[in-house]
Amino acid sequence: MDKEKQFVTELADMQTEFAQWYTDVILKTDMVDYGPVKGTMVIKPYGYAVWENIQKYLDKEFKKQGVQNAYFPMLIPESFLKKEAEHVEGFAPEVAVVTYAGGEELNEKLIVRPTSETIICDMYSKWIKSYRDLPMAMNQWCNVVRWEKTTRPFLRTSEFLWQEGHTVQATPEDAERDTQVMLKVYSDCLRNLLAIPTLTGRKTEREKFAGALATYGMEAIMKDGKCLQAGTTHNLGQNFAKASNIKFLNKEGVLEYGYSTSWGVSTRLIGALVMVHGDERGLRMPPNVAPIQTVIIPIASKKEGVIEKCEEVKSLLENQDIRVKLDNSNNTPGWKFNEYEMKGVPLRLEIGPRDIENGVATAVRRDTHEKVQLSLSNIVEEVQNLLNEIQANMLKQAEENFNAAIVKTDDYNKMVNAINDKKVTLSYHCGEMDCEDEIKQNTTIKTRVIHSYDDTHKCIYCGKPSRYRVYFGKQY
RNA sequence: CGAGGUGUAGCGCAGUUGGUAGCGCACGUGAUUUGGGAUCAUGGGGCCGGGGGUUCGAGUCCCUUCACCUCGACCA
Repeated sequence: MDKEKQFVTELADMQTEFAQWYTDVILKTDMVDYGPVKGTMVIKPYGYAVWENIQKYLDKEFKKQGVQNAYFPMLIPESFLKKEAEHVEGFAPEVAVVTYAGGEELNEKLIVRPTSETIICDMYSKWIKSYRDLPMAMNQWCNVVRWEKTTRPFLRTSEFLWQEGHTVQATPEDAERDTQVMLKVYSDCLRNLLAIPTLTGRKTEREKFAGALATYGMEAIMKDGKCLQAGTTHNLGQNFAKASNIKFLNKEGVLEYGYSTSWGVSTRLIGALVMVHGDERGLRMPPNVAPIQTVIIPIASKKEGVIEKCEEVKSLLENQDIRVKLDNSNNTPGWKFNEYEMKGVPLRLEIGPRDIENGVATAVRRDTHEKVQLSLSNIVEEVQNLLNEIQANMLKQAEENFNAAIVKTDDYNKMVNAINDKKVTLSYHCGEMDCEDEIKQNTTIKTRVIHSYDDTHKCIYCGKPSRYRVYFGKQY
């Protein structure tokens, strides 16, 4: 009783310091633990189940785009990284290197992949001979290592899980199309599966991937107004093809370099999920991605018929592929209510002697805390309807927060104030790197995503003709 | 790398002028319980971050070292 209040206040206090709340809630909900090496995390079954649902969704979408799964080695010769000048410069500071193995110093050091462009392009160069081999499109699910100075579980860890897709096309147009199609796949995934709206667009020059022609990104806006880069797609042009010697004979019989792309999303999506939907009671999982969509809690489980009824409802729901858990542990009902609310389970069914007598189950929604009676005779359909409603409602709530966080302004002082107030601004910008850097110094902005192309206005900072409308914001 | 902080049970912490190592939660066992984090009984668990010094005696005082945290910086 008092304890519950204490816990809820505890979480609410933490929410004032949002980042701290985040770390605390994902540890309490048993998603992760810290690894023994600083900056690493252990993803526990509950957290991993979320990742598996994301994988399942994306694999299906990738197949629709003709992308096949494959696997490439984790260790890459150091020389590979150096083939592309910008690439090595961008990644060198955060790369982990193996210098000693098999009992002796290595002749050539090996890097632990921070990303796999170099090794995949090297293999592609052996496999691609003619335009008939194109497009070549593969994806791998793997881990990468980037030695970061400050880390936070899921959001930025020294090692993380992701998928990275790599395509080679015969024309620049096809490569550009791949880049944009995959961005759409990602933003649809966030909207449909995770109920998260995103800012999508091309990143500014300063923000683009080391070695890319253009980088597109999507940014989710967290509850506290700061942005989180949730995925990127890169049009690499011929840069990596030239560095790795990917050449093909075109239809006219002329040897030509290929046009490559790469794109990825990581376990950071789970972080976004927590920070977009979480509330003072803990996580809130949209039903489509929730590892447990419905939890059944028996009341007075030793009374006759209670457990039997719970088991019956469980198997009815399972038969319709609803992810359901029946918690028949010795903990008290109150303990279970709090436990599964904190874990974000979207729907809870309480079944006790009173319910059975009335032919109902008591259902409580995680998104609204609304309590309704569902008829046991029609339980499957009623649960399905409720889950759909919860999914839709969570997207609606997230969109409202999203829209409220964006401020359109053409006044520089207003923009600085808004960003310091943790809003995202939409403003005209000239696109010059120097100008971008100066704005960054004044506001500690990190996010810069181009919303659209527009040369009819003036740059918000330097007053020169604008080229873009750009989103500016703070970032995790 | 700059500034600040913390190291005592699995977790969170207390430990007064230096004098037997403590509390809450969690965990084990037994019983009674079950509609919002149950109650009682009982039990296990410690290199007080490491090293050195002062002292009859150090969790406590001094020196040193290591680790971690927060805020900066850095983070295509």
